[in-house]
Amino acid sequence: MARKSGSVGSETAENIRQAALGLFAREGYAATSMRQIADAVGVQPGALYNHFATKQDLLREVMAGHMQQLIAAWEEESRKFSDPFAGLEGFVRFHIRYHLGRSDAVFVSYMELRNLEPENFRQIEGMRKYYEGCLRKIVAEGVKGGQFSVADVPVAAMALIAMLTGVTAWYRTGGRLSVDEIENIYAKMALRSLGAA
Amino acid sequence: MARKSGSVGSETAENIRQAALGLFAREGYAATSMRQIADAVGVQPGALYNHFATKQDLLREVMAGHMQQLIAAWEEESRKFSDPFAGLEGFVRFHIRYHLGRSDAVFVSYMELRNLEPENFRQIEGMRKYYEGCLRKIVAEGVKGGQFSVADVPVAAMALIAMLTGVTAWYRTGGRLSVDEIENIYAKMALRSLGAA
DNA sequence: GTCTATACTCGGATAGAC
DNA sequence: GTCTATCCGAGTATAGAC
Repeated sequence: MARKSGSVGSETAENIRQAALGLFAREGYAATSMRQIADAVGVQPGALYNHFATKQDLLREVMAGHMQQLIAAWEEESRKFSDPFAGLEGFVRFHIRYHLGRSDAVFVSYMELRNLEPENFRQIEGMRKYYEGCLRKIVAEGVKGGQFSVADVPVAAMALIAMLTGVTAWYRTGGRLSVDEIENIYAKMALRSLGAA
Repeated sequence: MARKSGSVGSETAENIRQAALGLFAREGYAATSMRQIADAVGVQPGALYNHFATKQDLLREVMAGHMQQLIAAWEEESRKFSDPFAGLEGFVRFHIRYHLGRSDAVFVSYMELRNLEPENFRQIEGMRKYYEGCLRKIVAEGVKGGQFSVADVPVAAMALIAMLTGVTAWYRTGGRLSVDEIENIYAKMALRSLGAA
């Protein structure tokens, strides 16, 4: 479940990805050294280059892998919903649940966009926009069908995504609220904000 | 308006702050070098240390200055509003307008929290929480007075702040919508999300 | 207060033995 | 594929002249 179909399966490569993801999330890409990553994996720094040509490639792979999995997971999940009302609630719940389960990848994919070289940025940004478009489509259909009422569909979609993704900034495992309760709160706020509840 | 009251006024110091702010926003703190900052200001790298003891001090000052000004601006603005309904709409409009006018400072203050050394982090995080508390108080009062209905006041406040701050991620000067139109959209969504419209 | 020059450390990446 | 060893550029910060 962890890698895009064409690439080779190497346990060390996957360990490197995991270590890099954790360090990028905690320290930031620019502040993380290849030596730190090697230490975390338990290999010598030079060994990393048997699996990734550059540090930038490592970042790109980590981010692209996350976006691919996110999109694939939503494409799967979205088939459960037919009307915009259920679709929106489904999206909210999916987004929160999925993101809370992978806070490192989410955080890195958001914070490290500016550390991507131009070509890599376009690739990742395209995936991010595609995902955003999934929500925008739901909102647009709801507006067309009269279930929702918003002044501006693209802005509403961006506002909602920002609100939902914000959960990752404060959620802590074992906190006051369960994921399910959090989903409920956000689902209600999201639907209301579109004039649908 | 730019500096805390006790400190000395030096044009070069202010130029350094401005250059650092721009570079931290564009490249990130860790990816920005003192040499770059010096280049941008038009002085030699060593000269920076006549004004700031370390790079970390520069970050702390930039972030603390922004938070201080943000809080002071809201304390001033908030006196205009008496009831929770007007207060919430006022907060939304203020937050968006203020943030869109200082996107660099906002971006840095959000993204570079993890690059603050522990003591500096506590200082800045305290100010951020104080500001968040301003919104939470408005929501709480509205719930108490029956103007709003939310399942969880702290979560609602955090969700709203995330939604509002998200504007900075997509807004571009001269875009399709004016700041005023954007304020209108978000104000309506925010009020609705609390069951108040 | 700024300059030139530099100390010292650490960064990404590579070479070649095993 | 991993190791040891290293190249070389760039990083923060300092010293001392002006």
